[in-house]
Amino acid sequence: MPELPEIETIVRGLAPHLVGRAVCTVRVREPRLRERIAPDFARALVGREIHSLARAGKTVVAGLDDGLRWLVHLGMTGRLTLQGADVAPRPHDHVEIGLDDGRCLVYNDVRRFGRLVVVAPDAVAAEVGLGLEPLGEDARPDVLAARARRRRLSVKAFLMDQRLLVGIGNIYASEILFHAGLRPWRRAGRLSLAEWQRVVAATRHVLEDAIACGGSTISDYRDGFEGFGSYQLRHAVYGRAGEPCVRCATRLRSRVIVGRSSFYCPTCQR
DNA sequence: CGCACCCCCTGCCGGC
DNA sequence: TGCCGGCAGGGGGTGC
Repeated sequence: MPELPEIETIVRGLAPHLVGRAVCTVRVREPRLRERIAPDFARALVGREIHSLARAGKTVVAGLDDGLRWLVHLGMTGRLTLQGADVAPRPHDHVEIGLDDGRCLVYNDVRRFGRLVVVAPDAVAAEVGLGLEPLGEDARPDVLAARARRRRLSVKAFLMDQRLLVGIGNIYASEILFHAGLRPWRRAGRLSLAEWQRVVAATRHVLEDAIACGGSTISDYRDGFEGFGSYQLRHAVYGRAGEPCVRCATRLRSRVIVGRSSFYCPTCQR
């Protein structure tokens, strides 16, 4: 689910409400996530003030007043939402963080593929993925071309590899490659610089548009206040196999690439 | 190195 | 109606 635009939406929404707040209580109802929540997780958060809230790749990063970082990765179905005081727990509400204004930050996750951990600041990069931020200054066509040199992986696998770029997942990889006019299985190492320029332009365009729309709600995703995203209404190809291409009316197709469904227009993408 | 194939977990949908 | 297989935005490990 939550890729860069969804995490960015959550962080932008929650930051004004969380920064400056102190954590009063932590209740872990279900520690068995993809990685079990550490026994000292609650102790690491209680009494801490949240100094900052930011996104790194697909991870929410909260800076604490003792210098440590609280990382939240939402996996496929995670939700991080701010609730009023004393709301009844709902199914899959696994962690509740009580704040000093009486409100409660709730981590809900049907499939429990998420991850909650407190780490030292110098460990954040390795936890998040060492790739470039796709909206950052460093994500330039020549830099990506250099990273792809002599590599045989597909351009879609390249976009989704968090060691190369952080934040792009299965939905946005398909959308980006449609806007770049490239078939998803093209070998990354064989793209021209002009094609990398299209990839970078499409990446910025798609991610910024998606952020402006509050992300994509396919089924589970909600923002920090349980709101829906609307970028799914702008998806050109994702989930649209069999439908006509918005640009040329050719029937869109899907194909599995490195284990994930990919959607593309056989006419617009070459 | 790149990928196929496992795992983690729950829910939903379509076919029979 | 009910069961079963397949699939779903995440990532990690193994082995060819």
